[in-house]
Amino acid sequence: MQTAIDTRQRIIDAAKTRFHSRSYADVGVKEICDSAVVQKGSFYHFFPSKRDLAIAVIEEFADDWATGFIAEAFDPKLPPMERFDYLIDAAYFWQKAARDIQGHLPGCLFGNLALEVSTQDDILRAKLNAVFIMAKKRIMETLDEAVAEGSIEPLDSDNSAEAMLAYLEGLILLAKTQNNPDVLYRLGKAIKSIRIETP
Amino acid sequence: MQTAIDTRQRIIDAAKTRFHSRSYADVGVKEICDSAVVQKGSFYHFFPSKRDLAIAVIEEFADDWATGFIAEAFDPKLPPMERFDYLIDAAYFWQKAARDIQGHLPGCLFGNLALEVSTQDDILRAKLNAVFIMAKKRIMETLDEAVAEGSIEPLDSDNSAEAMLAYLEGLILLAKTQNNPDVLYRLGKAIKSIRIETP
DNA sequence: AACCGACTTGACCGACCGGTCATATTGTTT
DNA sequence: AAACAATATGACCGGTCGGTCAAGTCGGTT
Repeated sequence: MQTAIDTRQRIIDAAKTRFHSRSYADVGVKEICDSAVVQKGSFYHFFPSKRDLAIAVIEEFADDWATGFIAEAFDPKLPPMERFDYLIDAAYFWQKAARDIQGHLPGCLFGNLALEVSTQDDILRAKLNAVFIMAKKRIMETLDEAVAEGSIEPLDSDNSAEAMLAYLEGLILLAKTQNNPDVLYRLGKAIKSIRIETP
Repeated sequence: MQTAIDTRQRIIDAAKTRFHSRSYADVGVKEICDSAVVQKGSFYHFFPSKRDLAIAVIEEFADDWATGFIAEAFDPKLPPMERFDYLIDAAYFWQKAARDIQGHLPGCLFGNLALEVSTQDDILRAKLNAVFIMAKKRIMETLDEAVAEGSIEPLDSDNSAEAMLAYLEGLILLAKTQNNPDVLYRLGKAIKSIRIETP
């Protein structure tokens, strides 16, 4: 049966966009099934629960992210500190494009889910945290490269990377609250001024 | 009937803690009523809809916030830049205390709600945005004071204040995702290094 | 004492929620 | 061609959702 893997994928795709542009709680299993043209029974053949679908969505989206604009922004051919400009740029255009299509700025799927489910589901929270750790690592490596290259003073790259990630998530949060991607454009550049000094 | 205002207040109180520690969608009207020892009918006597309750909760919590730890942290007797240390401290202890009691770090009610409802309810989003604008103003005034006092170089205080707010919200987001208030402690100090240069 | 408006009661509504299940229908293996 | 597991179907479950409503019960005013 060739459609099997496809069915599972259609469910994930339908859920991915909906979870991202609305919220986990607001999107029901029935709606996902209808949109993916799949029966309820088939849904529960592939996913033991809605929660397990969320896990699959997070995993896939993290992969999209890592191999998508994160990979582009963190292009090793670019000077390390310049990559952060690309990161902000990518976030800006992504959010802007989504808002122009949907009318509402969706924000970061991981940030959205993290604030929605963290207090209620430790496994989902851990999954989300793992995604952030991955992103932090990417930033940290870039910082280390910049230090090695001499373009910035030595710093606590681990904590600095986490702080920069926090800043990015905070910017996206404000942008979503204002429904305006310009926040990223106006404030994005300051990400490079965030430093945690080496202990 | 003296209990009237009290009933309304009990509803708001019950909702406030629940919305904060869980989410808007996850807390039902019935649960709020049960907890406040109020009948459904009474609830809908005071609030036309669950949404209107959310508005009341946001307004009241914003007031708690402004007159509570925000007011304490932004003590005019303190040197301006020192106030940010107090702000971070206050956030840290608040989150830590809540986590120690509830087992889960609740994060910022406004940030939580903003990411949950912004794409679905423009009025709620605007309310939340107004709270952030108020907070930003507070930070901006402090920055202006610091500049006037000569303790920091002149900067774009409006955008810098917004950037600092974004950073704070981002820190709380990561802290919630890790269920660990130490994030604020580790990374909080960098809030003072965030600058947007004057245009 | 009659009345009024603010508040309370609790049963009730249809819609929807996440999830289950027995029963097909497939493609693959033997 | 028989057998088997993977997948699909769609009716069905109890429970909960936000919200409504008619019928009260009060205190205060006239």
